[in-house]
Amino acid sequence: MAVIDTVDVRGRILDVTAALVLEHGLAGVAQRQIAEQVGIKAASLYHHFGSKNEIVEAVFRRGIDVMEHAWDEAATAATGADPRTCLATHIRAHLSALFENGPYTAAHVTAFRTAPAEVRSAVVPMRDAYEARWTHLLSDLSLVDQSGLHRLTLFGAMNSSVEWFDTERGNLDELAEVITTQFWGRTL
Amino acid sequence: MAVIDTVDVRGRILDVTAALVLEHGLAGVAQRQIAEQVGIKAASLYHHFGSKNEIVEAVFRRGIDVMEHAWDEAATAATGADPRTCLATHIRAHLSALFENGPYTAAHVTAFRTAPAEVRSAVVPMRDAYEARWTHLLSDLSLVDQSGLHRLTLFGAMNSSVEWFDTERGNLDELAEVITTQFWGRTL
DNA sequence: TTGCCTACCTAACGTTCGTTAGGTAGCCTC
DNA sequence: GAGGCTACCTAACGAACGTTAGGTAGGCAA
Repeated sequence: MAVIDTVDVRGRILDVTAALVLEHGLAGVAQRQIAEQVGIKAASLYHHFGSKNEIVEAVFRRGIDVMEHAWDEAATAATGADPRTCLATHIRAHLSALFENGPYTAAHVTAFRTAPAEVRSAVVPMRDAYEARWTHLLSDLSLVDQSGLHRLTLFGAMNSSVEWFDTERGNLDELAEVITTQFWGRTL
Repeated sequence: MAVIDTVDVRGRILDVTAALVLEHGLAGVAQRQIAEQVGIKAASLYHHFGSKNEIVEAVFRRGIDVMEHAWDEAATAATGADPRTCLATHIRAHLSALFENGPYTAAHVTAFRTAPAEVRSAVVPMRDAYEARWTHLLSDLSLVDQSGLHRLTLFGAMNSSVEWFDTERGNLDELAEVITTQFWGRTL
């Protein structure tokens, strides 16, 4: 076997798993299916991960990582900008995490709800940290939202796009503008 | 066995399936699990449905039925109302379908995406009909939306509430008002 | 009383699941 | 060149999966 081919098999396992989970749901993906697409046998997965749940947890963690990196870039880009531009930049960044950096974030937001309790509780702190960033931002922008309802519906509007948005045809900038306009409208 | 106990077993199968699918996802629910909660054996499910897919399809159909009934009631209640009230009434009705008439609609909107292709294509016409109602309403309210993006993000904001909204603690009227305000704001 | 129908049952089918045990080929170090 | 490590493999485990075959108890009609 070529050595070049085997570099970062661990990463390819995560890639394949994220894509399959996004399409078929968590329980709808078998390890033999993952292994086949990676090009190894199912038992070999245990050389890289201890269990199926470990693979799923790694996918979720990476999905949140992608969101946080997108956030950091947006925060840098939006320093000194007016509030609306700042909001629009972060909304665009979240959409970028969902569609422009692999299927990790999309897999996370769609499959987290149905994951085993142990997997969920393992990644909850990371999720909470990302949520806290948004809460803090909305507070800074004077979009006070003590109930959290506004933030949650904003998340819903953004995340639900994974169900219908087509990267080939759609325009993420346009989508970000639509969501920003809706949210900015009269949330005070 | 008591005769009273066996009335509408078919309905109980759908009830139980919808609730389990909502929690664990489509592939995460086994027929033996459904049967146990209904109080029969797994093989007896085949007296009422021809396959697991048939059960799932029936759950989806009922979920869409619930949405359409909620829509009809809203349409009656909102006749002659001003545009904003009309929109608010229909948004509240959609939330009612999600939370106040069993887990059918919630199971449908969360699990449809990961369903087998045959199940999906069987219920697509019903879904399309419901979507068309919304498109028509938004057009009537002069909330023109030729790209459909506004309608889709509105659906996202409403449907995503199944992930976090707690019927015991939350207030659906308040949630409907928040979503209405966001959408009504500046969508023109 | 007999015979059919409904609504279940037990038992089992073959397949697939996550997972484990144990083996091996190639590379690196000493 | 011996030993060990890495990264895979084959083979198989018990459990669970969707599904089928065939049986049975109770109600209803003739």
